[in-house]
Amino acid sequence: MNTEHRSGCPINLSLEVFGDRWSLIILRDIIFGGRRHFRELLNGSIEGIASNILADRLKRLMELGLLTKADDPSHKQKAIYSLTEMAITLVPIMAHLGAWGRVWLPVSEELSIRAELLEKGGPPLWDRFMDELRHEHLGAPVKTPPGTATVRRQLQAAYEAVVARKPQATAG
Amino acid sequence: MNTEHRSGCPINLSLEVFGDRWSLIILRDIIFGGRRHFRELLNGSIEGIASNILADRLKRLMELGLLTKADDPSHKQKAIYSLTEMAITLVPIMAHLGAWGRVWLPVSEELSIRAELLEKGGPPLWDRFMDELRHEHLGAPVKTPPGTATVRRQLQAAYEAVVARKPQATAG
DNA sequence: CGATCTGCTTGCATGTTGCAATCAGTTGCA
DNA sequence: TGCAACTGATTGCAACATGCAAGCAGATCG
Repeated sequence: MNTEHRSGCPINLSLEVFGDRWSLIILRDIIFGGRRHFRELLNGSIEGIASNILADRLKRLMELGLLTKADDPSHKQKAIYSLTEMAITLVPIMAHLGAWGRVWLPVSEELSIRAELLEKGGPPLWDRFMDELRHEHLGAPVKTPPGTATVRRQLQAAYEAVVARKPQATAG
Repeated sequence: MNTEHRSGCPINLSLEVFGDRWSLIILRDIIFGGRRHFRELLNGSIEGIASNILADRLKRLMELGLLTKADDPSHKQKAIYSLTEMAITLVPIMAHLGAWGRVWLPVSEELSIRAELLEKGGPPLWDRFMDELRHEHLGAPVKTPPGTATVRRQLQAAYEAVVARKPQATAG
């Protein structure tokens, strides 16, 4: 690990953590895609990350304290990656990044529906989502009332609804 | 300009814009430092950007629509860089990045006071600041009542106060 | 026992970065 | 007029990062 810093500016230090083309993408897939294994991250990546880059970034993110790694009891060679609180608190930043991208960049409809819902839900939704992640990744007790649809499932359902609607829109 | 995108995901597209180690640093210096010229950005950079990288990033940010360039009437070879609305709307993201960095990373006190104030001020302060930037960079009319201290000046004053206090703290 | 899956590494070609030096044109001053 | 300082860049070069394809050893399944 390189422990030298260019400056003590918070924006700079944040950029030193995820100011590259892959780190946030990996965290995004873990946070919103629910991926926990190396292969899931590798094969599920729509951006097509290379395996050596993925391995390098996972290692880096662990060293930086954003991820932890544990054995998967179902398979002795499988590893489960978990978010730390440090990574979970990136949810608002992800939401803002998504909102900004939706306004200014050529986003695709199906991939931006999640960002749209996250933006509309605002901080209350982000908090709910972060609590879910804490439960999932840190084993924290669930705070949401039982039976409530999880935020990730809501986002996923909305995504699938857009995908399902797409061919109809083309046909009609 | 590379117009190929890895995916239409808003987070990914945002990362393609400023997912590198310098673009946001440059925008930060323009937004919070009020720097408008090449030399100001080059010599004022605490992170020590190289001139070729600066030239490259300024060009890139212009092509991406985050900056515009105009002649400085006082000097035929001087250029003035201005933020576009696209760049001004990054203020909330900067604020969140700063807030996150302040919590999790080894920030220095004097360089994080701005982030602290920005966080405490919340969206209302960000909006005021963005209006100031619109006035400064886009020639928009000022919305704040006359006589109000500008947000940038407030942040700058707070920074200088911390710097001035520092030697005392060491001595006493 | 062999096919497949696991996380991860290696080799290699290419692209990006950072540093120092340098560029030509502009300006201010003597 | 002469000349140093300053303007926004550009160049050469070494180091580093990236992406792709192939390969690794151990675990699991049938």
